[in-house]
Amino acid sequence: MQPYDPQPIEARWQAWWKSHQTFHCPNPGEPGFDASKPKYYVLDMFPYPSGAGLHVGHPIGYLGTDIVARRKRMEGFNVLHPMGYDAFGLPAEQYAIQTGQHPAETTAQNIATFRGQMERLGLSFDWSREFATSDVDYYRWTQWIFARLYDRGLAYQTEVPVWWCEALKTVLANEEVIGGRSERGDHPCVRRPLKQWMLKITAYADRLIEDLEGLDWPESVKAMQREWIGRSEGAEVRFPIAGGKGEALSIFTTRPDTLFGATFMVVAPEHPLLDRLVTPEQKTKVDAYVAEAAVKSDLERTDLAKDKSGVFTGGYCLNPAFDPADERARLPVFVADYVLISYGTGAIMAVPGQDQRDWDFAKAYDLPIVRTVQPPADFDGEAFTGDGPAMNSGFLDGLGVAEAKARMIAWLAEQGLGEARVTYRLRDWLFSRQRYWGEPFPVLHRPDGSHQRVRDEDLPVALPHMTQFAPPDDGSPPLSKATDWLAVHDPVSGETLQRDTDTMPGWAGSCWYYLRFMDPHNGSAPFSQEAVRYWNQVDLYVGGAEHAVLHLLYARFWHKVLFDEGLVPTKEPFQRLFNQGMLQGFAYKDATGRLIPVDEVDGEAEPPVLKASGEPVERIVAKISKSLKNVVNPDDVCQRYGVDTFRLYEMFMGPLADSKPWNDRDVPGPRRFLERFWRLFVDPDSSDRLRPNLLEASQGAAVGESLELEKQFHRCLQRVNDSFEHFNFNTAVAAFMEFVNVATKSVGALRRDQAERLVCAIAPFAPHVAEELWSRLGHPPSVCFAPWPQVEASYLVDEDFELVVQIMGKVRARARAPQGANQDELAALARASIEDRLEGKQIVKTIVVPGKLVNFVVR
RNA sequence: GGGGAUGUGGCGGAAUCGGUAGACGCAUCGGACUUAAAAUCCGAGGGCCCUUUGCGGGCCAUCCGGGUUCAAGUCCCGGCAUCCCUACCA
Repeated sequence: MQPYDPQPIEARWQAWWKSHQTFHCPNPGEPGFDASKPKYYVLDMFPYPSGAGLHVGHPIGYLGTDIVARRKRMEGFNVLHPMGYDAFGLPAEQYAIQTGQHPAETTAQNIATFRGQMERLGLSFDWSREFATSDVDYYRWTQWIFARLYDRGLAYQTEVPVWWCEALKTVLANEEVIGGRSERGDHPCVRRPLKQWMLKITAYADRLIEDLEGLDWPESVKAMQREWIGRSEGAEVRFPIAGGKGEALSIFTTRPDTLFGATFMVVAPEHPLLDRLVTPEQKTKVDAYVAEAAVKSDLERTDLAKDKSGVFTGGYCLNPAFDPADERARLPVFVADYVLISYGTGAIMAVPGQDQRDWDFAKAYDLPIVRTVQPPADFDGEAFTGDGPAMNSGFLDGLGVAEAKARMIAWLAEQGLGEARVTYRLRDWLFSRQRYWGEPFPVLHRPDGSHQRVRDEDLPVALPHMTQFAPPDDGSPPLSKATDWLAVHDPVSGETLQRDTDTMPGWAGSCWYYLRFMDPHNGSAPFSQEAVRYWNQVDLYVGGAEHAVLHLLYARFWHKVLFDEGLVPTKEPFQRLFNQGMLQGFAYKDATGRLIPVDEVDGEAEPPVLKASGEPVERIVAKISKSLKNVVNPDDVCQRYGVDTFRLYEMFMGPLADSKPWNDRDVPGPRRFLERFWRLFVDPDSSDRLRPNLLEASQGAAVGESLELEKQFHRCLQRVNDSFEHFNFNTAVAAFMEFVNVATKSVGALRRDQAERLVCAIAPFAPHVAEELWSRLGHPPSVCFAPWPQVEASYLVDEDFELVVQIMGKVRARARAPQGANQDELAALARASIEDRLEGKQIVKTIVVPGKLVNFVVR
């Protein structure tokens, strides 16, 4: 008796893979490296090792890449498929503070948990390349790359108003603050000026847009990146300050064509020229407004979107489009917080006729509105932002928007009043954190405030071990308390220098880890040129859509800097990007719309009801979360059903790109499939290791039932191959199921060669059972390097097919038709099959789709 | 407000090009095996209706409404719903 029993099989083969280093992938020059094979680099976005371990949602992408990696190996590629940990950063530190342990300890524990869980899933990573970004042997080179940025002038320190989170005791990047609250933990944040490290990503803005072109990425991600960079073309125009001594207020506009329609101006509350513009009579009001705005920016300044607020400064500027003597040239200047200091020049010309925000402000403060673009006759909106002929615009009148823009820019340049300018929404990257758990900056400060970087040979600057690593209450960085680490004697100058006490943000380590994987143990360089020239770039990068902008933009930026340094051969790091969908769970919702955790509901009842009160509730799809109690641990599923079942189920749920809910009830399906699959090879009632028909070598071409199986197999394999195109492995699993259903009916007809190819085909999906059967078939391990079976097109066509016969597009009959039949033959065949229905009708038209159907159009 | 994605049975989902809607699986129901149950195996199944002893047949069905076409889940136009991203960027 030997029914399918996954646990011993899975344990045995995982141990075998580990002891034989099956998935170890040597680099060029190392023993075992085969230069004749092409390379393939398939990478997962590495995880942040949280304390909770993996739930069933995490590995779905890893399973997808594992299947790709395993198939590529069978197809004869050298496959680079590594895994590591994004271990530095705020959450690790928060977790450590909460648990009262040092982050180095908690990180090590969490990594051990993750590693164990991933190994149990049979993922074919080359574990010899594993590292964490918090390893000193790794972040040494992160610091080294920072030094390259420093040398190129791409890293600089400046005093900037930054988001400060009191609860987290740290500065946060703009993108980590949402509506005035921290993305992590949802704590309130305030703006504070602080000296910060910045990386000049804006210098690469155009290249970051342009090089998206050649990438095989989802269009949505490309669009998000373009929008995030937010390139906009326009003009900078100088408006002389009325009564000033040649000073001018510079503004940026994308609509220079509307210059004649400017009726007032607005500066941001933080604008440097504000003091110059304010008149004594208005000073009190303006000061009050500026103070209010400073506080308001801490709260949701954006939530006040509808009601524009502002105060007249008392000052005026002159619209350069008009003669200074012209009444229309005199524009009052307001201060208002809908203008942002950090974008453009922090000041605008307001053109209410063509800008809704300006319209709103003009209405609120009773300012004049002049249309300079003729709206269509049926236009009933307020500001008109569309195209149309210019009006009230002097030399521009009658021109379309594009032409008018060009003329105005030319005129401004000629008059020395302004010029074409491009601005970006993208800001430089705020790169320092006042926290402990991150890469120290390799920078030394002199008493005079100047700084120099640590020489390459003095790297790494190791993070000192501290027992008091929580941020001090005074807001200073934890490293400033590491007194015996701080001071450095410089043997060259004889000076005593101070180490930089900030650390890099969590994003730093993930900017180049994919390169380190190419050569992870290199002690003399971040990676060797030989390794990077061989592995070149990541061929397939899989991860969640939540990294569509930040991580991918930052990594592309660093990669381009390394490209400019001549250190990497490609402009872009990731050739193909794929976002897996989110795995969701079930939860319940009561009549008021409140979400109910699964453990409070009797889900078997129809409809489901609250256990406590019997109140009916509705089952909904929701996020997997601790609070909804719908977290499922993959270890439990593997324990109960086996790893191969878990893998097949996750792939069978739906296309990898889609979000879909985990459903415990569906898991037995794939398990039953594997049992049927097993019985195809092993008779559970016998003690034989294999069915007798599989022991004999196959003789000659398949005939009869075996031929039918052969055809069926090629059809199955075709679908399996196709599924790799869009990662809809659910269809591959379905194809295997169909084949096994058919093969089960003629078990004795399955030939040995067919069985062998079947095992190979399923190996990437269910590697343990495949390895076991491959071995029972008498092959030495491992099936991981057995050849991927080939589809032969000749087996995909039958001699005849089912011809669908339609009348007026409705199916009325079906008939068997020979494959090679021509149109006339098919039409005749179809007509014969529905003779009675055509009686008394006149055939107006006959449409024949060879191999498919015939449609009669009748009257 | 802007951008993107999605919408097919009780559920997860199939359906390269416009060409048999609902593959495969779950759950359900029926049958076989069993002292019994589980497991397993076999079978049924979108809705409404007509007819018949059974066979059979018709109509309606892919979020809603239009359109193109011999033919629409698929293409076009207009809505609705859900989810994600983004939010005064001048």
